[in-house]
This record gives sequence, C-alpha cells and structure tokens, in this order.
Amino acid sequence: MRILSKELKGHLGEQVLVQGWLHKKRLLGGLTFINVRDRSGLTQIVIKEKDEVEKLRGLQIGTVLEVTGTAVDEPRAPGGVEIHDAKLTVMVPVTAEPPIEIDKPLSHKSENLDTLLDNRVVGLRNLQETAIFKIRSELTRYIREFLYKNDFVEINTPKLVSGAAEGGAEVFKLDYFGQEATLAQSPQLYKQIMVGVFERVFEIAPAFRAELSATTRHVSEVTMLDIEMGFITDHNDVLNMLQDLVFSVVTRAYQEHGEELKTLHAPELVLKPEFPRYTMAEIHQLFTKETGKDTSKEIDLTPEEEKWICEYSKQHNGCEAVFATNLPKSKMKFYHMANDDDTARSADLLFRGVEISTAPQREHRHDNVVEQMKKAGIDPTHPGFSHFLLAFKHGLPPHGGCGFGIDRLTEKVIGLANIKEAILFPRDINRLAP
RNA sequence: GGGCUCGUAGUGAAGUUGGCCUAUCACGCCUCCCUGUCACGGAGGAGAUCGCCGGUUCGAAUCCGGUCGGGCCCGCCA
Repeated sequence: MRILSKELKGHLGEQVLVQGWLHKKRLLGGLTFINVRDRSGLTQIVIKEKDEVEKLRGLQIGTVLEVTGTAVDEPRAPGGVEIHDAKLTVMVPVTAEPPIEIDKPLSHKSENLDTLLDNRVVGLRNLQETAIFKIRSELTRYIREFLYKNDFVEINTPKLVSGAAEGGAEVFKLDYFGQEATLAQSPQLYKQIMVGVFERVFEIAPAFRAELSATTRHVSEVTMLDIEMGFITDHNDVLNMLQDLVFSVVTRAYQEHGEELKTLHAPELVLKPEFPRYTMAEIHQLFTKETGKDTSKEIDLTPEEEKWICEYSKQHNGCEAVFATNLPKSKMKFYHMANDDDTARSADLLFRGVEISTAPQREHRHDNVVEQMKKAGIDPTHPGFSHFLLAFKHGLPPHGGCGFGIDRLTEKVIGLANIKEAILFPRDINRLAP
C-alpha cells in the first residue's frame, strides 16, 4: 500500500512503498540522496547500492518513481524520517530537461513573469509555486466554511449571457447560434434574483472583463466570490459580514499556514476584528493634508490613495484593511442604493493597498430600480433585464452584498507583486495560453 | 488608448561612452571524483547566428532607423 511522505513517521521500522516524482538528486559517491515529491511533501531516500543509483542515470527531475524500503527514524533527515535499503522502480522515465527550475525558488521579477508563465505547466511543480496555490485553495475553503456557517447557499449562475451588460466593465462578445452573447462580467443580476429564493447566497466562479488594462492588478478572467444577503437592516450589515469574513479567513490563513507564508516572504499581518471606516471624502481630505497633493476633485480614489490609506490605517489603527465608504453617486450602478446626498450606499474594502471588494446596499424597490435604469440609459424591457425586474415585482427584501476577487485576495495575503502570480494560468490582454 | 522602459545559452544575470568580446558569471545539463547531503562539494565539457531586418563604420551585443515581443505606470476597471 502506498504511504505518503507525511505518513512515514507512523511507519518507522516498517517496509514501506512510496510513489512520486523525482525532485532532487544528490550523488555523494558511495551514497546517494534523492527526494521524491508526492502530494503531501518530500521524502528523502538514501541509496547505497550502485545498481539502484544507475537506474536513475540520464533521468531528469519529474521522473515518476516507485520506491520500496525501510522507513527509518533519522534526525539528520529533513522531517526526521528517511527510507533505507531502497529499491527503485521507474514508473515513467523523463529524459527532457525541465525548461525552468523545479527544485529551487523561481524568480518572480516582473521582467521574467513571461518566462514563468510560458513554462507554467512544469514551473507549478516548484514547491514555492505549489505553496501559493495550496494557500489559495485554503483561502477558498475558509471562505466557504464561513459562509456555510452563516447560512449562505452556494449557487451557480450562467456565464454565457445575453447582450445586456450591467454597465461598467467592457465585455467579451461571441456568437451564440446566431445571436450575440457575452461572457458574464459578474453574476450580479442572478445573485440578486436568488435573494428572492434563499435570502443568502454566494458563488465562486470566473468573471470575464475585456478591459484593455495592462497593470499588475488586472487580468481578463478573474475568480470572483459573489455574496448577496437579504433582510439587512442597513448598509452596515453588509460591511460587517464582509469584515467578519475577511478577518476570519485571513487570520486563519496566518494561523494554519504561517510556515508557508513565512517561506513565501508574506508580510506580517496587522489586522483587527473591526476594520476602520472612512468616507471617501475623508480619505481625500486626509491624503491632501498629509501629502499636499490635492485629490478633492477626484471622483474615485487614485491608486496612490488606496496604497496610502492602507498604510495610514496600519500605522494609526493597527489594521491594514480599511473601508472607503460613501462612494460617489455619480459612479453608482443602477442597482445600487443612493443616499440622500451625492453619495451611494456603497463601500470599497481595501487591503494592503488595493481594492479587494466593493460592497453596496442594493436598491430593492421595483419602481426605483426602473427609474435608475432609465437614468443610466438602460432599457428595462430588454430581455436581459426584464427577468431581473420580475424578481423585484414579486418581492425582494432590502439586500446587499459584495463582489470579491479571490485572485487579488491570494495575491495580497501572500504579498505577491502581481495578480498573475496568484493565478494558475492567467489570462491577460496578451496571453491566452497555456 | 497614452507615457516610460526592456529584449544576451534551457533559466537568471554582467557587458551597452564602438575595438581589450574568439561574449563573462551563476543555476541547470553531460563525463569523472566524493559515505550524511539537504541551494552538497571538487575537476573537466557541451550549449548563444547578443529578438528580427536594414543602415553607419576599417570594425556593431554596443550607434541610427524600422519591426516583432515583453514589462511598469496612467486611463479604464474589480
């Protein structure tokens, strides 16, 4: 029976069988060490017999091996266990040299990102890359667990949608049996519809943006967490839910994967259960006062302000996550709820210098939605929207929610420099493969 | 879409005021030595039409023009 690397400690003195990929060879003459990688980690194997070592001649890292031998307690071995008297069987021989390093940390410098991504198929076997995506998987799991615990139902909504876009981002258009379809830029309308069914829903799924953006923060296919909850008393319910989610998920990542985060050079976590909340106007004022750069006329936060306010909050509040509330009404979507002044009931969640989520309260009153659609130049009778409005006609409670980039969350938790480093096979304006 | 930058073995870098370049170093690869390595160590070796095209020049990785491909920032966006 196959034993995993992490299970070896429980089989000391026994004859064991391990299977995995050759990860490292160190030939010391009469003694050879090899590392075999399986899904749980590395196993060190000591080979003394010349015939066994000869089996590996000409074979490269990546060779699939089966090894039998005795599991031995050995303090000098990584993990304290190694395999002696090993007999090797080559399951899949690999003679091609890896195009990129597998057994040493890879450069993530922006100039070399292209090489990193071109060789992604093999480069992902590098344990440093593996750690990034293991943490990403865990973040997703923590998110699900938090939301299940809070009575949310996970849903799946269509990604092929009719031409009606909700505004904002550019969309990808494609031919759908003669009709024009688009790739969904978000599940926004569907998740609001589903509030009428389950009250609380969430979805983790790709969203497609055809923006011609070339920055470290943008890709054309993102993995979004979308949350929507009904029967809120006010906008704060939404912000509190998002705050509790992020606090729980991020602190848990640091608790359960502190070791990996350290080897990935993730920054120290500076977070409090209550995230500071500043209105956008306050941030403009603070920023202008502290830096002398007048941003009072900016509609949005500039990228520089996003970085600055996170740093400011880290210093002054001991919390590097911060809400920018009361976003301007002029940038509001038709499904958002307006305040009486010139602001909307919408907030951005900023973490480590970047926006990771937008969390508005929705306009839940049918006639107001129709009114706001018309103002935005959208035809409420268009088939893409009439179904949406039907849900309102048949009763939607006060509700709100957020869209939340899993890629950006992973990037920021680990402290990566580019969102593409947090995506297995990223898609950007120049990249459609691998 | 705008601005700024970069392109040298499989990988990462040095060389870029023209000639000490017959292009340097490290990792990886090949051969050999090495019984406790863990970024093992040591000796030797192979591997690059210096992104591509053209020009200037006695001479171009280096200067000029064009072209292709990256990267970063802004705008847009999440």
